[in-house]
Amino acid sequence: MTTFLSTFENKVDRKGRVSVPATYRAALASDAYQGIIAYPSLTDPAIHAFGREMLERMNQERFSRSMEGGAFEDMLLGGSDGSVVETVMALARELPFDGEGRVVLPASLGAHAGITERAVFVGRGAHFQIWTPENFEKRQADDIARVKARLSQGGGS
Amino acid sequence: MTTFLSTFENKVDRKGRVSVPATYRAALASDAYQGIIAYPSLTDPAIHAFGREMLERMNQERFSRSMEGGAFEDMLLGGSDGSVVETVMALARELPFDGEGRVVLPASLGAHAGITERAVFVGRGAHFQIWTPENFEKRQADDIARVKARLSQGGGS
DNA sequence: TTTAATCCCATGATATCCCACAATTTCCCA
DNA sequence: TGGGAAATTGTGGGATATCATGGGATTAAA
Repeated sequence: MTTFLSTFENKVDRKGRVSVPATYRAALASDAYQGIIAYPSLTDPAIHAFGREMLERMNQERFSRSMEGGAFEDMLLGGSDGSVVETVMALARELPFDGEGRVVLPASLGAHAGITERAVFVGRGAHFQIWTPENFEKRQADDIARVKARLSQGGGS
Repeated sequence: MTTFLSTFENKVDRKGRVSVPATYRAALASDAYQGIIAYPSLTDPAIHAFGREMLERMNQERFSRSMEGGAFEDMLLGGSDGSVVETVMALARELPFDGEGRVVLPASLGAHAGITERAVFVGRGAHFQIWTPENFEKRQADDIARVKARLSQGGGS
């Protein structure tokens, strides 16, 4: 399974291009589609991303579930189940690698995350995120503080 | 499996033609029939669409299910069973691509969705939809609000 | 013969490809 | 262990191809 690890900060050039960290690209090397799927986080000023294989799997899963139940009528009627998958499908963007392993950040995604000059790639295991350096710094400080607080209270996990 | 992703806004010209997004066309490239199947949504002011292969598959699925149940008499006698599939079959239109990857929106479909100048193509995974910019904007805001509400209640997925 | 639909070619904007280069990092051999 | 060579990675910009769009020509239909 593809795993995204560690954080990297890269520059966004005048054309809106950013290098995807080489280790992330290596993780996606076996993927048929050379690029990433990205969509605005619904909870944070950040971009969520993963490989197309992951996306395909979600779609496949959801689709075959409908067919098995004979409930492909849901699909014909469409969208009325308020499914998260369908909402994300609409929001998601396909960002193919160029020859150098870069992607162009669409303006809408960049705006949502507040990204202009620099982008921070944050590995989260099965997926990764893209933040501005400032927002991520704050966010990470919060995360660490929260974990510490929980530890001192003796709450495990 | 063919997956329709992301949203694109294109112009409807004076002849009623619209470019189908290139990535959608790419997803349908392996399809024998070069074009799309479209029908008015039964629940929204929008057009639903997918490749002919999908239609074929649903029909196949539904057909064999009928045969298993021994209910093929209905088909022989020609009576409608009032299913969504049969209704959609009647409503559906075949829209072939022209040399440039466009389709002509039939007046009836355009009217149902309220489309005049601009059309928004919305990827929903196994199928896609066509909206007016205004209607889709509202709809997407609702979708996002609903997902956010579910997230804050702790209902995952 | 008139109308409508399809095909065909032109064009501007945009995105993609391709090459160049500098800074690390890794490798190799002493 | 050290230093130099080679490859990798991130970055930049010009050239090229793709895409969406428009309109005329050609065919089919009424």
